[in-house]
Amino acid sequence: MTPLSEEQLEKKRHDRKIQILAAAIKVFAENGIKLTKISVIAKEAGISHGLLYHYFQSKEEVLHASLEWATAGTNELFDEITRHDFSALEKIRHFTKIALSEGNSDTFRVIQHVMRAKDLVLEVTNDLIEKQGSVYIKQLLPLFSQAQADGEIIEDDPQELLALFLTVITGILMEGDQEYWSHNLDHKVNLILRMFTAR
Amino acid sequence: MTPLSEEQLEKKRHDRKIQILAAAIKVFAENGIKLTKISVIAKEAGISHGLLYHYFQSKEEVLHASLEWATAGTNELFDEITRHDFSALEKIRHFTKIALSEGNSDTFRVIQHVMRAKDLVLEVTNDLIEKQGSVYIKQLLPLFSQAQADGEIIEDDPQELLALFLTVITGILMEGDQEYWSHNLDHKVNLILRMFTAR
Amino acid sequence: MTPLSEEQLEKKRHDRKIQILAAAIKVFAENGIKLTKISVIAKEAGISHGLLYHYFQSKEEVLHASLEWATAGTNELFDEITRHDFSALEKIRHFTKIALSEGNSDTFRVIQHVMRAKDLVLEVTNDLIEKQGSVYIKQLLPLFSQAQADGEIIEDDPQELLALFLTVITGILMEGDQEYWSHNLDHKVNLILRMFTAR
Amino acid sequence: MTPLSEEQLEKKRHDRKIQILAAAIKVFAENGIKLTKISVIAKEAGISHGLLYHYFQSKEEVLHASLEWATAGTNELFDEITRHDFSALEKIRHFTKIALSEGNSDTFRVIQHVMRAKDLVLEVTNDLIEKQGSVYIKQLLPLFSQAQADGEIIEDDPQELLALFLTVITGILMEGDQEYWSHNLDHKVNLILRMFTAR
DNA sequence: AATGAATGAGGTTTCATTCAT
DNA sequence: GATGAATGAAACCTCATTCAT
Repeated sequence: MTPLSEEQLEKKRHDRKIQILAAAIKVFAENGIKLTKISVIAKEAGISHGLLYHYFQSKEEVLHASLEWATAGTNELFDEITRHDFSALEKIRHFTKIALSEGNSDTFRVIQHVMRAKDLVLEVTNDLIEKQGSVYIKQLLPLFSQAQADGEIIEDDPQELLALFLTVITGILMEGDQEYWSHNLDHKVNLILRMFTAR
Repeated sequence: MTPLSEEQLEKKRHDRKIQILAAAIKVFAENGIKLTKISVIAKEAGISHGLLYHYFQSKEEVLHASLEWATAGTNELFDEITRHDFSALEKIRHFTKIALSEGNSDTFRVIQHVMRAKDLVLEVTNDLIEKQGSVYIKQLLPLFSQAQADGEIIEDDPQELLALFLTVITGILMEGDQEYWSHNLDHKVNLILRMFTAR
Repeated sequence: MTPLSEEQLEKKRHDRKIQILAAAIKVFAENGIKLTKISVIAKEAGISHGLLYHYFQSKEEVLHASLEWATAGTNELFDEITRHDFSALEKIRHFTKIALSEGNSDTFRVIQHVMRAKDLVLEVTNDLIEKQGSVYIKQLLPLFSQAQADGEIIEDDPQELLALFLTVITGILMEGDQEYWSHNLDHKVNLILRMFTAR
Repeated sequence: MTPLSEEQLEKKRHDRKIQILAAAIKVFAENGIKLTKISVIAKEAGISHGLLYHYFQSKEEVLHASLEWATAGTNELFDEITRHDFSALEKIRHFTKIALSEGNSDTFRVIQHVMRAKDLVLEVTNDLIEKQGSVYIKQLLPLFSQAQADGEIIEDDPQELLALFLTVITGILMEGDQEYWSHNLDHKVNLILRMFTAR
């Protein structure tokens, strides 16, 4: 039989890689970086650990690639948000809902894990995380300032407000009970935003 | 030298244990349960790892005992709070400040670590954590209800409000930048409480 | 395209095998048996490792076949030498030069590698090596004896002399700096032969 | 019971280290660097592999330390040789005998293995080897020059003669049949030296 | 009580070999 | 024939735990 065409092979490789990266983000989010066993990622992806090493050189590379892949997805989020014709506060609310809704939490959690174990992680991965963190700030800070100008959130150092906001979001995501949070989400988001919203 | 009396010996043994447990809580909080090495706890306590096994049977026992010891400390916190002649909201505010102020975070963090890795931990330790969690709820829920009755926090399912509150507190403590939080603490606590306070 | 005839197919198959065996000898010589990866042999031969297994059953078979092929080549060397109308010492000198000149060393080196790791190698391969060793002895020993009879090399147990000679040759070949040895080869050969030559 | 005194402990540690280093040199010499399993060194030393890692950080460190230890021994050899009131040729002969006699070969062989796999080895280890190589040259080259001046070895570039000499010695040592060589050693050494000796 | 030597189970990574295409 | 995806045994190294001193 003839071997697969170059194109078919490339697609298969690509699919497999995505499959591994998705499994990796999930498992890394659950167990942290160091405690995640390559064998568990492989099992989650439904392959042998040997095959995983066919696609990636090391655990560190799996981590880096999975974060690259996952953050790319996150960034689309902002594109979507800014496309809408919402007020600044509405955009913050929208971001909060999406961040807290099921399925989007793994990436945040892995980032959090990396930040707590910077020395166990490649330099490039730390850079990636830092860059990603600044994406959040760069995108959200103007929204906070604008919402203040609109009189929708309280007068205070917007950087401080944003820092508190991100800490709270991150804390909730780290907590892990996503099912609980996806329940009655609108209401919970409103409560969180009450931290900043003008009365 | 005269040998120590039975009583003195017992006291010395007890002090040693406390010394180890304090070291353990600190190191467990920093690194998580599984990633904490017995040797690091021993070093933090200023003893050899061999001696640690003289006082405790296993890492799991160290974890359990350190949590028992630390949560006992936490419980005194409530005694202190309820002694004051504060309003319910003031008591919540007081609790929040103490929880977030430097030095008190380790216990929360270890509890959080345990909850995220329940299967790596003894049944009794999980029970202890659960009981401790219910202590918070048992102590704080009446305060939330009372504050509602006082019209100081919003009308809403108090259980939900408490859950959100605890998640946010926990999230902040897990974030780890305690120095940042001890700065301008009153203001930050006010912002957090705005989630619930009536306007 | 017309399909290849049976005979052409056979030839093509044979050529492929030779191509693999030549690559194998080269790579085995360079890295030793165990450290040589099948994938590297395949790459050297310009094929995929999968195809290599189409022609040979296992790494051990590749080793065996490559040695069979290479030693057959070596044996032609003796035919050539004995055809010349040289004195015994001249024949020994000729053999030495050819053995040390670039390109002929790989076989010696692989043999040497096998002899140092007899237990990692098939019985039949060990037999092959042993037989090949005895070829050298069978061919060279008469030359040494004759050269003694001619008074060209010293009186001594010719077996001992031969053993020393082969050890020295092998040692030089294992050393690996073939470029150095191909330089001013005649002179170096003379020095080596001085071990035995009568004054 | 009281723990061992500092001094006793230090001695025990030192003895164990030597025991491991001796085992390591032997096993490295036999199997090469990469193929030597840490578990085999440990077994040869009569300990568990875990304990080996109690004394050394890594396989690379074992290799380095064992070479340091073994070459220190080799260097004493030259001290001993130069103390004698021998002629230059006699000193060369003495060196040759000692190098070829049983027990001294392992170090040479490990060095040889390292030189053939420079990229698998720490920079410092390569430096150590290089330095050791230059020790041989620095010590032996004057002896060759002197022996020429004495008319005991032939006129030729002494560097070339030394290179040939070292290659031959190394080759013999790599060959591995030390038992054979220790037999009738004087005679064999004489044959080897005939490569250079004036007639 | 006190130390640190000693053990071995378990996690990461490599590579010979098989198999689907 | 031809490719490279897929598997799993085996090797290095870490660390909880035990034990001799």
